[in-house]
Amino acid sequence: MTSKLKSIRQTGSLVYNQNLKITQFAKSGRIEDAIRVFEDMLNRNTVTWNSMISAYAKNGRINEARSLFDRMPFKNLVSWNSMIAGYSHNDRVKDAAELFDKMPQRDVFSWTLMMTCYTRNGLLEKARGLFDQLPKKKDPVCWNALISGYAKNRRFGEARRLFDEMPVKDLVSWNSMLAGYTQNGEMRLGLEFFDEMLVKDVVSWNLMIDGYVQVYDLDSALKFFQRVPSPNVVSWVTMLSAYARSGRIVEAKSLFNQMPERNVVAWNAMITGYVQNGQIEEAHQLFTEMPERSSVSWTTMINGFVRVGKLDEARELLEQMPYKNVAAQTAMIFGYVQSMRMDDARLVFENVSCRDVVCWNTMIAGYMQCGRTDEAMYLFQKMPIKDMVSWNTAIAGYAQKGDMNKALRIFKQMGERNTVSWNSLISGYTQNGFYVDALKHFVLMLKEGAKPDWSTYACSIIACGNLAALQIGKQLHHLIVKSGYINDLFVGNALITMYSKCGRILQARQAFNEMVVTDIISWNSLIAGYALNGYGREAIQLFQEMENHGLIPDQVTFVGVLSACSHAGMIDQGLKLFKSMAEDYCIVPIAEHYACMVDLLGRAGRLGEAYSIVKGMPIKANAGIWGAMLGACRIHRNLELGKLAAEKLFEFEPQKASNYVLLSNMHAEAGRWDEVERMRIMIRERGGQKQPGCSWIEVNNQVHAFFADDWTQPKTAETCGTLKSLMAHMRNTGYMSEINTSLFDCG
DNA sequence: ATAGGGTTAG
Repeated sequence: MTSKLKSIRQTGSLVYNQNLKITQFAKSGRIEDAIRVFEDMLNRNTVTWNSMISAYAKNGRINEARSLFDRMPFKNLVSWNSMIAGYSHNDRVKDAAELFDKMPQRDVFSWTLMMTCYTRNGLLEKARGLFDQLPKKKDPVCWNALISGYAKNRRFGEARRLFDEMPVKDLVSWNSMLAGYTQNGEMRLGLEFFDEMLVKDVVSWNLMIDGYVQVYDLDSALKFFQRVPSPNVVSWVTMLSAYARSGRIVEAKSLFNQMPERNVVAWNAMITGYVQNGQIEEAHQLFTEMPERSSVSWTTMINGFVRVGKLDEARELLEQMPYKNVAAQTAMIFGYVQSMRMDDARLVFENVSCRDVVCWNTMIAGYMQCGRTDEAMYLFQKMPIKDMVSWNTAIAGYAQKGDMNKALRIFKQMGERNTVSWNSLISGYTQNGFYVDALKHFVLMLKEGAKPDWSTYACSIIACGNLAALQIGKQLHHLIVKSGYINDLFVGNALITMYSKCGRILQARQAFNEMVVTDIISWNSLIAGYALNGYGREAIQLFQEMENHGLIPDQVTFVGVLSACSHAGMIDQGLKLFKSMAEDYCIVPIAEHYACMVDLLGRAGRLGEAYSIVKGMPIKANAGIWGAMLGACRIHRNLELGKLAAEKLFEFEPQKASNYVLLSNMHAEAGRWDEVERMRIMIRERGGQKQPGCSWIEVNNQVHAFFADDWTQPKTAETCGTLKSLMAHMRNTGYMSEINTSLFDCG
């Protein structure tokens, strides 16, 4: 009898100790250790199950927590509260609220938990609603939860009113108010409140230190740190990591050495400091020395190796890591992704037992970056939970594949959109040549109240350039100035190209001159602009100016200057530059350069020389080169060479009717009507489509696109009417001045 | 013992 009692007592104390272990492991992030203890237990009580639920939830594994909750043999009030707390920690407001509504009975814990869940997610009115429903409000924790909620969300007035109303304030009430000020960077208010406090503890002091750190006032932070009556580990770590983060690694290390006691967080903070300072050796040294490592230590170290590109070292650590978590595995995947090592990334990814949304997104972005869009989209379809990043990546993915219909479908499917979503769609349209759609969605974006950023503006400006839509481009330019993105490099470069393509080289030059920073793309864009508009001499002059600025011309620069020479008929200059490009600048000519040369010589009637360049090139000729050849042959009526160029061109672009038409015209000019007939048959056989001429017009703030020979397009009577009166006007004046295509209400 | 309010590390 005694022994039986003893054994029961022993079993009880074993369970007790094991329960404690679960909680402690969970607290230091060692969830796998906690799981092992739980699974090895022969006897479990309700506390065991509750502890394990909490353990899972605190480590982000909320679904496993829920599964345990559903499976446990007997639930008590704490089980329900633990599960709600779990949802709260993982910001799953809906699930928390559902449980809160369903639970058989509630205590003050349940109410407070639910309130905190709401305030953490900014739902202060809901939290307030619960607080007002509470039967008795004596519990200070409940008051503090709401005060803290208001304060953290910068609603200082409501927080203060509640604080003043509170019958019996405790130190946490004061610190909750204080935290509101310090965590929001309101250090003047914070200091005022701090001075009001009659009783302070180390948390109050730590809040002040951290507050100054957040506003980058390290001197004041240090002053407060030195005045703390009895600093604890948190005080030390706050100061230490502040120094470490701002690159003052010597001071950080000095604090680390002076600390009376170091916990794992202190070690981790110091390692992080070294990692962020690029001192990977020192970080690794500390990692080796530290007495106990948490999952954060491992993750930080792996991240550190990844950051300096030491992927093998990172991988070795990951293999050594006793219980691998998603964060560490994702860091590793990210490293491989950055180095385009997708197969290695995949291998790690396959081994992640509990993939989170970031992990999936990293893989998807990696496949996209490598152009493996199908694999990226397969993963997107397969992933269980998608966030905004996933959706935006998918839009970009389909856009990259050129499937704008699917991109648009994904865009419409998503519940919430941000600027990146719009940008992915608009840049997709631009990159795939659907410029009108790009602009249409830019307008939609404004209508829906989304805020364009530099990328939106750059893409839309590029679309305007390709449409030669000068008026819309100008209005966008105004918007850009107003928005402040005018100083952005990409936007500036886009403006140069837009004005160039619209034939406004002076405005392109002005946009260039007004840029705060320029890069080689700015110079290349302007040179290409001069070339496009026939200003050969100016393009060459700019080329020299660019060199004087210390910039080294690249392949694109030479495409610009060579085409400038050909457009301006500067043959000798062009030949000289082409020679110099290879000899002085060590640039291997690409197809575009050869096309320029063929064009240059061909226009000048030096068809033989042009053809020998084509024959002599080490690379295979493309459509651009044969197109230049054919164009030159047409001008100089060289039917022999023209036929050869055209035949080659038909192989590249069998559908393009204009090539057939060109050759057909040449035959016609030579009186070869049999050949003309043959061309006509070829066009019909190959299903060649004439690229329809397209333009657009603005009527009543709407852009209408219309196509040559297609009078089904303009739907409204107004459009037809407007077009008819325009044509009448054109006939009367002999030419058409710019149509004002005002799209936007600029105010 | 396991669940609620104020401070530190990836």
